[in-house]
Amino acid sequence: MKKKVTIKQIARELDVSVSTVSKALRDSKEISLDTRQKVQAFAKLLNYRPNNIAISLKNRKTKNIGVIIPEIVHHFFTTVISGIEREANKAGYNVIVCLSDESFDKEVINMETLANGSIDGFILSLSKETQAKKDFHHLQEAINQGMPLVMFDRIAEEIPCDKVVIDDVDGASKAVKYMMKTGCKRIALLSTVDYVSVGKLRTEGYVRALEESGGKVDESLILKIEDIDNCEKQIAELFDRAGFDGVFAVNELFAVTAMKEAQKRGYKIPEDISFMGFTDGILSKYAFPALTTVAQHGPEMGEMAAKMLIQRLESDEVDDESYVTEVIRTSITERESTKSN
Amino acid sequence: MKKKVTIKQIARELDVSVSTVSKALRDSKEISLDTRQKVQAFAKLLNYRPNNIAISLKNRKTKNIGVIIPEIVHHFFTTVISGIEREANKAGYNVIVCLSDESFDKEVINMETLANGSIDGFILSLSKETQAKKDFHHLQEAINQGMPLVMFDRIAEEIPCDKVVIDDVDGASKAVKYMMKTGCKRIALLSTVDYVSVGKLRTEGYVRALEESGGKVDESLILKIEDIDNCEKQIAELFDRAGFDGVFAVNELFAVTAMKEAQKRGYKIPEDISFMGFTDGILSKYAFPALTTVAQHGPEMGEMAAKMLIQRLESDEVDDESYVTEVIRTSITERESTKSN
DNA sequence: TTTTCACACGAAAACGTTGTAATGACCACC
DNA sequence: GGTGGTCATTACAACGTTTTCGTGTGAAAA
Repeated sequence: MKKKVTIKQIARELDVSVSTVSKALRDSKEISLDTRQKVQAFAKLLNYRPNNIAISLKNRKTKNIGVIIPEIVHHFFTTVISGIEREANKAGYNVIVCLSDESFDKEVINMETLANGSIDGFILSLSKETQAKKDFHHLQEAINQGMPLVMFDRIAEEIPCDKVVIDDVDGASKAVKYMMKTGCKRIALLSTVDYVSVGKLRTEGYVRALEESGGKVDESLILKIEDIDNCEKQIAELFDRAGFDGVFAVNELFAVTAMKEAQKRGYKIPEDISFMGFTDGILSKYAFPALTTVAQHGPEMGEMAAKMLIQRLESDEVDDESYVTEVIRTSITERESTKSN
Repeated sequence: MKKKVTIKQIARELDVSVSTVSKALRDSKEISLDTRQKVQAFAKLLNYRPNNIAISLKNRKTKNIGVIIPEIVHHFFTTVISGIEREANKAGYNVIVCLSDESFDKEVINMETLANGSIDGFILSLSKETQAKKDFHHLQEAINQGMPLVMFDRIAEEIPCDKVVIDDVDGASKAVKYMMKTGCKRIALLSTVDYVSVGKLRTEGYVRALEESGGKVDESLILKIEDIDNCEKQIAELFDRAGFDGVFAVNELFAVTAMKEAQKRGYKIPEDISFMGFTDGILSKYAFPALTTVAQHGPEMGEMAAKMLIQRLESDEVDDESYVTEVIRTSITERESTKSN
């Protein structure tokens, strides 16, 4: 087990100074061509690789980006991460992923450990608990310390930083209108409790679509699901109590679960009931029938977030406070759970 | 934007030396109780946080673990990551995730960038390309440099390092036997091409189960799918050409796709045909009907891998070469796509 | 009074780099 | 024979810590 080779070793063996080696390796013309070649050859021979940590310490940059998400076992977030990764790697950055597990405390702890030198900037999506608590001091603190921050998807309006979101209201509204166009008259909504920002916004979109097309909102068709793991029961109850010919769900899980319930009850999809979900994930794609959804374009979102962060990191430190919020467009992925129009 | 506060600043303001501050902060009894309290109070006031990079450089430990996986948009890997995360955080480590995108080159590059000081050890699962190429020099090199390495799931037998796998052969064999017990007589196999190690092993399990129960393998019932994105067509062809009353797939995607095909053709599940998959992911859980699968216990795998790595990292550097391979047990998750027995 | 010792603290080196300023050698010019 | 100017190289400080090894002070022991 040969130990890592350092500049110092090369210097000693070649009988020159550390500075000479350092400069030779970076091809500084301060060093004679002769020495440069000699050093480089020797470095290559020893398989020298500069120590990232030392470099980080030296120029106070780590070339690491910290990403904090609530849950990795969640297809949408992984698509965002893969977008971040791609963009970050392109610019020579590594991605450090931390999970908040939807917990406020873990979110704070993760931020604190990362902020102390490990990374140059943050990309994050809020945990449910943080959204419910509305306590954002940790974000503000990071910003105060001059640590750039980009929020995505689950954001906090009140924090001054770059953001990238999708237009949830518009996406949901488009979806509901789409369903109406295919002939749906009574569309049920499967949403989450209101403190989940995206749930709230998508509900808003549902309401808006109905109102804009002259319909009115029937509260009995709206189901707000608290416990995502036990949504079956609540959904079954909705089937018991209300009649509808369309279901719009704010995520794919609810949509698929509802489809299963419908099939168990003998409904034909989409003839009897149409279904649409939000988030174009694997579930939607492989459900039976395949689910028509609002695609969120996670990878693009990740790329965008990474791009914004990196730009700020590399923009000569002039911290102009002109924060922007980018909106990623949604699109409808038509599949088999809705009627063709 | 207040800049990060350092020990040096505290020292200057309190008019003591850096050493004193450092010691006081770590509660060294070399320093008088009085000074200790004064320093600590002041540090707290300024919200001092030690700089991780400097500490890393000093003691040549980063407290970071590098994880390289082929694809993050793959449920199994994310469950493993969440297991790694949990275990790593418990021990005060951060997780740096890199994606190889199933590419050999990206795998090598990722390893190289991480190895130069960013992390203390690796956890990785091979990319398909690496498996096909059988070129493992980058792994060997990491090991030679004294960088501990734990491989999981897609491993290379010939590399001397700790490994954690599931018993694919046994899992597949158990699954097939389970199906036979529920009455299946002719079980088709949906597998991948052979260079994907797990596909090969699971195929082996399928064959073994058949042989052990006195049956013989009908090659026409075995489908090896190359292109995962276009599996529908190949699967449809299998339906055209062969008759069977059970389908065992080496992953959940193939299983679900096959179920859809069966339903389109009017077969009842599980009455006419039973289905089983491998990997207990969301697809299986929310498919209709819900898919009976072999659960791989990704989180446990991740925890195990992290535990092994951390143990090696913290075991006083005595590099005893006694590498172990841990086998995570599989279990069958019974759901609706198979008959009850 | 001198020696010894505990005590509280500080100076400096080290981790591996990079960049600035300094050094020395050599040559040319007046 | 100075003065100036290249040129190649090196010393050193710095990044923020930790840690080893002093060092000076005062009090107890001789």
